[in-house]
Amino acid sequence: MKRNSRLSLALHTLSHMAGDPERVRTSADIADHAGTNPVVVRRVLGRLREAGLLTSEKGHAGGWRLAKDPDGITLADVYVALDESLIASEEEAHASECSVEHALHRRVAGVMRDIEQSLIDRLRAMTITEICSPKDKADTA
Amino acid sequence: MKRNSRLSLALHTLSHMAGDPERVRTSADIADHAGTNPVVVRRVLGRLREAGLLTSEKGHAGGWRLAKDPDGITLADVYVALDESLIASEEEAHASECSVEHALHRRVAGVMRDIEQSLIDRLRAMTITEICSPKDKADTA
DNA sequence: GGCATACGTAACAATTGGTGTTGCATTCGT
DNA sequence: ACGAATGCAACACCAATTGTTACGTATGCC
Repeated sequence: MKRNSRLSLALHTLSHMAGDPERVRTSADIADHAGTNPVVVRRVLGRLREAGLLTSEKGHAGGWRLAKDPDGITLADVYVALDESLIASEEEAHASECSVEHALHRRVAGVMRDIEQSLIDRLRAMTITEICSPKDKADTA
Repeated sequence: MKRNSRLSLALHTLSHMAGDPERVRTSADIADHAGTNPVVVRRVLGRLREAGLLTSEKGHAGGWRLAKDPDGITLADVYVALDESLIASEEEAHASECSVEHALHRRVAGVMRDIEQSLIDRLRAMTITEICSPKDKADTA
């Protein structure tokens, strides 16, 4: 697969879980549904657990479950939980000759931060539940 | 450097050019300002030329110049010219067992496409000129 | 015409990030 | 005690990006 499969996997799993919030699912089950590996699932879902979106239990009847009402989980929560980033924070020294260059560099970085913040704001307007039952979007779009 | 330096380099160069649109700049000059390599500059700027944002001329007094008024170049133009993509179009077969899984997969893919479209719409609202002289944004943000 | 300049492009090494996989420790329930 | 599940580390593999060198080609100046 390519990059961004983490976000895809997370969204897929969460919206799948939203369909039956009581059910506990194992990494193996989820991996089977998503066509990947249990370890990969635990890696991705572990970040969502750190962010308080999921809970996991070890042991015999263990597995994964939603930690919150799926209506209360926005795509922004998932995005930031996975540490996704457009701008990749390339804040090296650069140390150009003139300060004009340096100011322009900071300007570009600031613009990219603004753009990413707009993206997060946009993601915050959509919940996991809306993935399962879209409001007005065409589902084949 | 890391990923996404293409977009950063393109924005940096374009906004720098917008400050003096008549001047012709060589790849070596641009690379020197951006702290990278002339070949890398030509690679990135070549895509912008294919998109009609820049012109390049070979030979003795050759170099790069803006092909359009910087007011007419939006960040969306740059983004699509560079083939940047959030979703990475992971449209493999997947061939899951049940059709419910398949429908959910398409749903997630549709959502990610919507998100990316929203991002492009947001990028379309900002021009190269606005990088140099931001309207109401804090320049140190 | 000859020559320096600058783009265009191919080829390659090095680095990075992501994914898949194996293995093992740990924890929980029966 | 045993099986089942997560947690985590280590590793190989693959793809994308970047940096670099080299060469071809076009352009303008002498």
